Amino acid sequence: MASDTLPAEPTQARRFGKARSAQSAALHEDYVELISDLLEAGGEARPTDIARRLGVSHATAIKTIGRLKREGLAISKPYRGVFLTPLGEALAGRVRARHRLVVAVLCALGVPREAAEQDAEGIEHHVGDATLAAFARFLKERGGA
Amino acid sequence: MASDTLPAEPTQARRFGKARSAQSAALHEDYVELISDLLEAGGEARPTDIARRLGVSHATAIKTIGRLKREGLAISKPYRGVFLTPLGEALAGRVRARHRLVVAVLCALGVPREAAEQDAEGIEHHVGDATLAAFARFLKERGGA
DNA sequence: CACAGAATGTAGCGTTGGCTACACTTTCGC
DNA sequence: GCGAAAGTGTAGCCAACGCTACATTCTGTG
Repeated sequence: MASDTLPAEPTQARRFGKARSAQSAALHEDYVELISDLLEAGGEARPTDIARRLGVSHATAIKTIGRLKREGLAISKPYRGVFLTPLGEALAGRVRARHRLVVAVLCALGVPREAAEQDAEGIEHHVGDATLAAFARFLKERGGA
Repeated sequence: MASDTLPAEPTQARRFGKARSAQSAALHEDYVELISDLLEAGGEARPTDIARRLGVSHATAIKTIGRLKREGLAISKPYRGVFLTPLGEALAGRVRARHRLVVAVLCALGVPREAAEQDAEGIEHHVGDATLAAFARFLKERGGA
């Protein structure tokens, strides 16, 4: 049998399905985190800044911001910058903490700084609660020892 | 300054850009790996099996297989199953090795088996060469010690 | 204050990756 | 060897996320 390499169908399908939905949430997480950073750093988050930082056109950024608003994560009035709802702030906090943890773990494993930052950008969106907890434990033990 | 939390614009844009393209390649990697597994396990990879395992409709699978063919990763004749080109085989090998390494590292960090398998499904696509090398080193040292 | 230039917003297009519905082969049982 | 079931393929739809091009609003300077 190939059970060792091939998980049962339903299990595998569930895994892929979860990975897919995580991916769809990833972009919104990035936006929310960046908006939060910009607000903290300069008091305002303007679409053009967001677009520049993400490396997309301002039109793309505006369209995505519209989706964030639709999901209750952000608010904005025309020509007045973007702000986060409490929901958005909460998400931003979680995302930022997770990002830092992932980078820290990668560095602890011996990944060079820049590579860690780069890969964390993609990895963080797929780190579930159990994995996150294990990461935290690992760092604590290792740091404490 | 907020340099500690906010990387310079071009750097950040480059990171996000890379993460975005990695994401677009991810699906193809999953398909190629699965096709390789199915071929090995049963000698054939049929669209319906692929669709079931990925948790998508057969129509979606067929459309994506078409893209794989366009990219020179797979070949297929109508009603005759899907096969990999040498290019596809090579990719499948790399992807499989990377997947196993990621799962092993997660487990070594104390992540429960099922969570490790689940998260690895998403994480693996964002693990670059430098990170991969660090993972291998980490496992070797840890295993050897 | 007017107007040029920057920022913002809108419209329209393309690709990807989902889906359902329908048509066509293949295969298998009788 | 025929017909039903299963598998395969096609068509058409939708939403997300990119883009460029154009319209609008804001802002700051002369």
